[in-house]
Amino acid sequence: MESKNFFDDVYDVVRQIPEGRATSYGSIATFLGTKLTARMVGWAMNACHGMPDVPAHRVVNRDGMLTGKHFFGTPTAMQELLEQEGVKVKNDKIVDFKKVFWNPSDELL
DNA sequence: GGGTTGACTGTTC
DNA sequence: TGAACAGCCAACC
Repeated sequence: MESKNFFDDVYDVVRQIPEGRATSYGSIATFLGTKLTARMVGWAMNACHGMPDVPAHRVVNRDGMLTGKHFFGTPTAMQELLEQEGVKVKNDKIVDFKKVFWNPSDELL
């Protein structure tokens, strides 16, 4: 892992998220070792624009709610992307988030 | 180098 | 049950 900084590390983890799956900021932060930096993960995602390899739409908050959908340019882009991958979204929230939840510590560990 | 911000999380009122 | 407050770390100005 050439994790130069936190951003690069976050991108690397998000990039490992399989299609049709989603994870939470806290999980990524915890995997990185600093579970208290969940907000930083969101910040990293804010800078992920221009990185097609970073599926930010697969990263949601602990409730599975698309908190960052507003940052996708269109408030429905995030939901559409998830639905295209087979993830059902209802009221800006991922349906059966527990099923589609992808734990980095469980796959990358 | 110091202060502010942030797509969060957990606890408390 | 629902909403509000505090905490933490790292990047940006």
